[in-house]
Parts: sequence; C-alpha cells; structure tokens
Amino acid sequence: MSRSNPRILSTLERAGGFASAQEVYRLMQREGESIGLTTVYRSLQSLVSDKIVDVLRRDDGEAIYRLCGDTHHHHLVCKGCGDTVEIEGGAIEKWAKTVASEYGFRDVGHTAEIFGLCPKC
Amino acid sequence: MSRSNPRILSTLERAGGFASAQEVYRLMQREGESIGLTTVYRSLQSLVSDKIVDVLRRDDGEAIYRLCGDTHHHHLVCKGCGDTVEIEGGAIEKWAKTVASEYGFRDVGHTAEIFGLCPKC
DNA sequence: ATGGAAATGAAAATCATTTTCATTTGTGAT
DNA sequence: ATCACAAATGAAAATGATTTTCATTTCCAT
Repeated sequence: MSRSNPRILSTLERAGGFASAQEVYRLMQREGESIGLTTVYRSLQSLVSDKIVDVLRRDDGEAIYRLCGDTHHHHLVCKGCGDTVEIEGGAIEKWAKTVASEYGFRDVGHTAEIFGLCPKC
Repeated sequence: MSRSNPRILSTLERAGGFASAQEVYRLMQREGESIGLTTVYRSLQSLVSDKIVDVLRRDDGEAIYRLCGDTHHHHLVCKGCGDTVEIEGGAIEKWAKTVASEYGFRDVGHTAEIFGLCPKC
C-alpha cells in the first residue's frame, strides 16, 4: 500500500520541508516533472499515514505538509505568519493517558496544538 | 459595520458555544428560522472581527466558531462508534499558557482531543 | 413619504480536496 | 519473451466549504 512516491517526498524537502499539496504540484510542474495533482494528494496522504510527514492547517484552511522527525511532538503555530515551533508535550501525554483510562478507553492517541501571535506579529 | 446578527450569536450559544457555519445554518433551519447561508457566514465573520467569537479549524479543514471567554472543554472521542465524552482540560490549559509565554506568543488558544476505543468497542 | 446606506439571500463562482474510472506500468509466473 | 493481474497514475467530474455578485429589501434620517 506504499504509495509514498519518492519524487513527491524529495520535492517537499526541496520546498523547505513545508508546503501545501497545490504548491508541491506547482513546483513539480515548474521543474518539468510529469505528475498529476491526484497523485500528489495521494502520495502526501501516504506519507502522512506512514508518519513521514505531518499535516497542519493554514488559517485559510489549506492543508500544509511538513517533514517531521520521528519523535512525537506538538506545534505552536503563529496565527499571523504561520511560523510553527515544535514543542514537547510532556504534560499532555500524561493527561491523555490519565483521562482515557478514567473512561476505560484503550488504544489511545491525541492531538494538541497551541496557536497565537508570535513576537514578530 | 456591525453585521453581528444577534440571532446567529444566540444560535451559536445554544449549540454549546461551538459550531461550524454550516451547523449554525442547519440548526437555524431546523428551528424554523428564516436565514440565508450567506448571512450566517457574514455574521460569523463579523463576530470574529469584533472578537466576540474565536475561529479554529477542524481536522478536515472546516472552520469552527467558538464563543470567546467560553469555558471550553475538550473531547474524548471513540474511534469505533464515534461517541464523545466532554472532559476538562485542566492540565492542558496550564501547559498551553506556559509553553506559549516561553516563546513569547500572545493571544493564545489551543485545541486538544483524545481518541481511542471505548469500552464497548 | 423619500432617498440613500446597510443588510439580506439566492445563485453563481472559487478553490482545495476527493472520487471515479479508464489507462498504463510493474511484477511474478509460465 | 509472454501472459495475467495487481498496483499506480492522472484526467475529468464530483464534492463541499466558503466567497462573491448583484438585485432586492429593510432601516433610518430627513
């Protein structure tokens, strides 16, 4: 099921490790690569489910894909310029585990994101 | 310029202080209110720029509007049946505040959700 | 009442994303 | 090499949220 096309991964890297599907597509077109938009979307989805890239949202709702290390982290995102900082979620991990077991949930995961205005904005 | 329609604000309140534009619209329709989708969007935008409501994004990219100053809660969602439990996020609130100020972020909000399999599933 | 500004909403436009489906490509068996 | 079949591809259509357009209606101040 590995549809994680290496050409797309490498384009995402070249884009600074951070771009939307549309941007990856346009970039590949500009570089003369023959690729379909559908394939770009599908590959990015695979990369996400393979945990090779992360997906966030811009303020306008467009999904942006980002290369990530394998350590589970959270994001601090600026509402103004979109800058993101990877942060540790120590407290969160414990909280999620505690609350979940309180209600008898198994196989537990979580998401958490902080957003605000960064010093520059 | 105050297009902040009070009917829409009160519907958002009735929705638990947390809903998408489409949901607010459907809710009003179901309650027999005569309203246009366009007006719902415009009013929510006004409420946002008047800082009466906050806007976040769901994972699927849909914008969700939340009353500011609302004591918000988080969700524990079952991946199997979709049941959700509202939970308090005490630890999260502190974590978000701490991390944000560490990086000099202002005007800070956050999202957090826990998911897993409930006892029945 | 009258004129103009603001509000409204139906319908069309936009834009990211997903789905459909026919075609191409890769692979393994013969 | 050839055949068969699964996986990958991509063009075009569908979807769904959101925005824009524009004609109409509502509100007020005069």
